[in-house]
Amino acid sequence: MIKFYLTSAIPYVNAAPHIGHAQEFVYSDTVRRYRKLKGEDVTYLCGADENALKIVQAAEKKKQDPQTFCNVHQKEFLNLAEKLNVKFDIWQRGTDRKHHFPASQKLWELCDKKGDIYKKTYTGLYCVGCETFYTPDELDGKGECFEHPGKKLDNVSEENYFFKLSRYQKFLEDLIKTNKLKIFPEIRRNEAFAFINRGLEDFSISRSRQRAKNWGVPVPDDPNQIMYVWFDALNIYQSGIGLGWDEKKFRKWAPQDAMIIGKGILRFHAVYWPAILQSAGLPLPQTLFVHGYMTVDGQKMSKTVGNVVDPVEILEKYNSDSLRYYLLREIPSYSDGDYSERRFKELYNSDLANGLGNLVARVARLAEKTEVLQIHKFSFNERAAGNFQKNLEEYRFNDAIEIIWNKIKEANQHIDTNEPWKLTEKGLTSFLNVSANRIVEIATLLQPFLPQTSKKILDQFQSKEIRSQPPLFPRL
RNA sequence: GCCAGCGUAGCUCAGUGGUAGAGCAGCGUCUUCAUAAGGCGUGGGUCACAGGUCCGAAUCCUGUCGCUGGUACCA
Repeated sequence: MIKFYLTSAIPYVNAAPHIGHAQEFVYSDTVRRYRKLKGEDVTYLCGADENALKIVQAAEKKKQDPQTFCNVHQKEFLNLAEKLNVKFDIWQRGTDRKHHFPASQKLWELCDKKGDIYKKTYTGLYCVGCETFYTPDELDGKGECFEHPGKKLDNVSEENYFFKLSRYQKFLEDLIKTNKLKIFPEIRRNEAFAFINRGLEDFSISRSRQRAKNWGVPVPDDPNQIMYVWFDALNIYQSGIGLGWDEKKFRKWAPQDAMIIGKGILRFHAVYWPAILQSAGLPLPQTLFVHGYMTVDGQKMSKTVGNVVDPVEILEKYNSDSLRYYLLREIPSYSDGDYSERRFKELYNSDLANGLGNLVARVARLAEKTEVLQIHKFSFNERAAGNFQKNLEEYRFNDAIEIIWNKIKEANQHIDTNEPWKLTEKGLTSFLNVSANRIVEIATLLQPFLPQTSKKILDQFQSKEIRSQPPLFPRL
């Protein structure tokens, strides 16, 4: 049995989930379901990024200790996933001392043994108020940070550990040029390649324990240093499947067959991560899908504008499949997309209520009037044509779904051409043996995208007697 | 600043040299099995702007304007 190990970016738990998280969860869940339908042994891992300094700062503001803060906020993501009907096989947290800490220390030691970790003095502009280093372009015209105007930044030097990324220049060039790591869409591949070609510098992978506020994964054999959050956060992809605590499990699932991320973190996944793994002598990820960002009513989401869309609110009003449909169909998976309630309703009515829902209702009603029909049990693989699967494997969800909706259109045409309401019972039965099976085929193909709806239709049409049911998607 | 991409019907987008396309929204019409749903038909675009190459440009070249992304320690 072919194994398939899928990961999506681990959300940073210092803010509530927004519609972009919903998008990534739904994409990942669709891939997970698709692979399962193909008969592969699939594990989908997501988790919580909890070791950043900003977590400590956010917790301080709420007068909570960081661990409590994380415990509370990571749940919001689990809650969203559940409401979206998205299933994580593994949920790996960054604060998990039993598995994640030893796994990250093991990764560190492997890179260290290879000679890729060394100590160097890092000098930067440090804002005492923010407790963060800034680069000059992150500051305002006066060279001050935006949070604390009028306060000069300190020039602070600190000894940190660095990772010898420069050593992997050639390796990374080849990795991407030869498509050993396949990146979708191509524009992201080009970006990663351009970044590498400009020349790679070593990057810092630790902070002083004091500056990290004693929060994060300790560096092995150096009580004064804590791992920089990126080093351990990426490693959640491995700590969750057993690195350092269950070698058998790790060998079964590694490497990542697919990583799903947003465009903002391309560099970490296409450059830093493969280099770290290569250094550690661990297996390398196979494909990387990079989706875009979502705007709301044409505007960037931002807390200050106050237009952040809470997907849970949508899910309280509409069922999960209708939001899944919007995200999968309306948003072009290779570029940015927009969410608007007006468009949501438009798409819901035209495609789900009038399209799929109505088709199912009209055929079900006709079927009530006939003898037993011969309904097939299609296997997904058998019905999924080449283009359909290709679209899915290249993460063009919107194109894949379009193929299904063309079938819905054809099914409607077929009904209107044959005018089954004029047929005798015998004629009707033979008509429905075609028409009802078309619906079963459509529902079969729909499984990765709209699992609940697909199941409802299959249950309805594969039961002994087909009966009319309440509308799948009542018109809005 | 530099690099890359984009700008096509009200909306979302396809089309990369040979008479402008799809879906949705609109309009008309047919039909009644169906969620006032469905089928068929139809209106709608100086293809950002200006210049150039070519028998012929949405498509190639140059320039202008607008938007987006990247430009390393930003989850």
